Amino acid sequence: MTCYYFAAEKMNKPHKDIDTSTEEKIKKAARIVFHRKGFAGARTRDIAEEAGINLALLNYYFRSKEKLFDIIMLESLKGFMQSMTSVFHNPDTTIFEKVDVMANRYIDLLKEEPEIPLFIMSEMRHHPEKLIAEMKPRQFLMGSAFEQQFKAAVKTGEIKNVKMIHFIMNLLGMLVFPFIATPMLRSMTEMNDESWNSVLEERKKLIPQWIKLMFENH
Amino acid sequence: MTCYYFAAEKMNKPHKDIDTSTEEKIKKAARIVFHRKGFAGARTRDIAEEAGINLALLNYYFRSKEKLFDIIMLESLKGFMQSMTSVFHNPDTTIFEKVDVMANRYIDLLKEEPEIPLFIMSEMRHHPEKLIAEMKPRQFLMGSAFEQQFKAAVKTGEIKNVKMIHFIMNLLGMLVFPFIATPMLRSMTEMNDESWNSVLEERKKLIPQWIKLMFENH
DNA sequence: GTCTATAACGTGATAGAC
DNA sequence: GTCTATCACGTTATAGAC
Repeated sequence: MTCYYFAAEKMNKPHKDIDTSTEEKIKKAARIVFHRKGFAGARTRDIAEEAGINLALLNYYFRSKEKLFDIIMLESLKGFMQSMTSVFHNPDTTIFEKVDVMANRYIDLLKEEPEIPLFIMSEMRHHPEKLIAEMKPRQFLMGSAFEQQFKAAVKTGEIKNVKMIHFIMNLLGMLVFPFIATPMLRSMTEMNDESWNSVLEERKKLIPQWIKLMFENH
Repeated sequence: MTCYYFAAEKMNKPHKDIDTSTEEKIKKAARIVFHRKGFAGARTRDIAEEAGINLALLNYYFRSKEKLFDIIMLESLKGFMQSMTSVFHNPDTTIFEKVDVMANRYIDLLKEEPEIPLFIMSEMRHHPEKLIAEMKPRQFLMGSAFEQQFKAAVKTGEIKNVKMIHFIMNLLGMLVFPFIATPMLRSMTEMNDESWNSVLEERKKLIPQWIKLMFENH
């Protein structure tokens, strides 16, 4: 525990080794393998190999496969829910501006890590008790700026009188489904990487337009 | 191989034991366990227990876990794709009638077996080589009545000039996503069984309306 | 901290009695 | 056809040298 360590922490600028430290290498490898194969399908040997280290080191740093998994899952969940929550709780944007931000931010996020939604949905199905508590989904909507705006807009007739959950289902469904059904959808139309990418880019603009058409009163 | 057996077959009315035969009991149990836990997470012991039989019998009837899985997966895939394919290849319905049939048929189907979509998507991610060939997704759209109708309708301006894949993504996304994200969605709004069910029923009518709003030119 | 070797355990599959 | 008992193997986890 040297002076340098503290200095780095205070400056909020961890010493450069942090990106290449063994611990970080293992976490990075674990993310890849767990996302691809799920908890049950992943082997600690795969993770060790992916990280370029020995199997024993994995247990040295994280004690068990499950503990390592919990860490990866928590981070993935945070990445997936966090931006969503912050958008929905922002009182300074309108409903449709929120949709616009969501579409752009999420499609970019999921282009980086396309396996995240299916990973989360799968694992949530397989161990619900563990994850439902973790992600606190109630806080996501209940009492949010979005909820208030939605109720108000229904009252004024600005948007149609439909349950809020339909709005969420449609928005998330259109946003996330392509990343869940990728192999099916891509092979249905034999898209190469380029056209798949351009379809995703188009959806950034189209989804907000579609949501307006579905829910706005005119 | 008795006379009765043939008689039953000819009458297309298999003798009553077929529902309760050991083989069928195992398949039924395997469906439940594989759908819930996936291939990697399911244990043959779980399946045997669920079926109320001994582990050895499972191998006696199906030789291996993988062979049993292949049978279950093929049937699930067939159930999931078959109705979709038949709707999309029917030349006697309009585009929007197809959507209507899809919404009603699929929501009913998935209310019966809600785990199917996530099961298929998960396993397709984990062993793509095996499943892509099986489901022949190209035949689903390419050369279908739907494809021809869609192209024609874009030409006449009846529907907007958008790529067909967006239509499919939105329809399937809105239809299937609620069954993929069930635990998240339900806990977000604390829905009980009754209100969850009524939301699904509402969507049978709403999804066709939304699709029209999104894609029809007016 | 990192490795090799090995223990401890869980799981798929089979042998063999009935 | 169905069972109990057991094998064979793969995987997680640990001991112990360096």
